[in-house]
Amino acid sequence: MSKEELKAVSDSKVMRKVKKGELIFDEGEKLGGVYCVRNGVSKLAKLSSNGKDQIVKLASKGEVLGQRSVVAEEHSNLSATAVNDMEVCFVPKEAIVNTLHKNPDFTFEVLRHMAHDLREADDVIVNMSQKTVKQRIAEALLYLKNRFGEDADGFLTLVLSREDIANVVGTATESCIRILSDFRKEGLIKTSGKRMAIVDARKLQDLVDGF
Amino acid sequence: MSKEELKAVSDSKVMRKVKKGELIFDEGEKLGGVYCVRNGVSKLAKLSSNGKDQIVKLASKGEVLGQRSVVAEEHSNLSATAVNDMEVCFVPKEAIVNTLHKNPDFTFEVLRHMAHDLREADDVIVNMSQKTVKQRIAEALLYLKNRFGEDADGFLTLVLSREDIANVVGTATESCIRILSDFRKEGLIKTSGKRMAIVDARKLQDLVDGF
DNA sequence: TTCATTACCTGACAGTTATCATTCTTTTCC
DNA sequence: GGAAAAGAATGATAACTGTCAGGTAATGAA
Repeated sequence: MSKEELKAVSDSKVMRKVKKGELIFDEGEKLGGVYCVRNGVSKLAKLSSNGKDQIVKLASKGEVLGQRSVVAEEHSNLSATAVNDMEVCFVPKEAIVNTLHKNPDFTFEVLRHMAHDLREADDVIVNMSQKTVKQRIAEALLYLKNRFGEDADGFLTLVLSREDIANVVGTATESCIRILSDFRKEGLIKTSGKRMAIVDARKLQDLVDGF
Repeated sequence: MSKEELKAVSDSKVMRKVKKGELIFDEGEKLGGVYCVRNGVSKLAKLSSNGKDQIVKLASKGEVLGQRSVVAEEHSNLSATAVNDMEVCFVPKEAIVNTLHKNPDFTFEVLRHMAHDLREADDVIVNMSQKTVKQRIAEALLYLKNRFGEDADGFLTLVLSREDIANVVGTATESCIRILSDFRKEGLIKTSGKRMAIVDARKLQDLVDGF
């Protein structure tokens, strides 16, 4: 993006603090722009007809929420909720669409990014439909470690409730808890309250791969 | 696209006939361009680590195969196979990338299209993880009817094997067959060889919605 | 046509997962 | 700190789904 474009976007953006558990936008809402994550993590979820939430994506610093809806000019198909305290900045869609039409290189970059997201979505579809709950939970734990890291004691930096994890892998909360307990008993993970640490990443990976 | 651009793309394209069951490109292949479907239907699938194929998308006339890989400059994450006899035309990636960089409006349109695909992918993820096999099969049947239509006798125009249907909804072939038999016994569908007709779309939809 | 192959179908069974009920623990907030 | 709320844990049970094993029907090639 050129200097002027950057300035235009920068001028039009608005900061907003979001507390843990608060909603940033809801499913079906017409978004007037996109939200860039400055700090914290947001879960993007979709309510299923059976009344359960399915978490489709976790977005952290540097990621953008709502660009799909803005680009496609559709109402949002997802809700965005803060997993912990967040700072987001709102950029009105006019600023975005303007730049998209004027700056082909920028558009191309956004396109590449979406192509990549689409590929990841394919992977998720295959995982959801072909892997067992146990495998999906093992994979989710490894994902949380790789994506968000762990603290000095080895505990996962991003703390999710058992219910959230269940909603990521698409299972009942009780099943999720049970499997995590099994993992703990088998020495694959350890827990302390809702904090969790991966003890044996190798065995978890073997599980995912079907061994 | 401008006249010159259209001409350039048109000049560089190559027609190719693909017989039923034939592979257009395989998972992991580096694609030198995209394929536009002129005729027939292709299934886009991904091999899971458990050895089963998951069909992620069905592409028909006017749709483009491989654009994600070309745009993202990644190897293909999917294989494309002809479901029936097809005609596709190949467009080298240079022609595409060139136009993408020169024509912002074209890029924007591609972007919108991908944003839409991404939204659909979210829906599929939710369906796969939250709905029962029976619901997913009912939904797939309604989808086949809406998307590809039915002939004079009410039979679905696109004929898929039970195995393909199972691979669309992510279940075992036997489970798929069993549920289709149930549907037949309950008068929701009728079958004639591998051809199928939807008799009671309403009840199928109720099933999908959880009634 | 006939054989061979593929697709379709069914039963029996085991394994997985959801649901409901209940208790215990942790976190939150005044 | 302590009450209330939220989250975690576990057992019992039923429903769902996959797997294996055995058939029959349909299709295609020689």
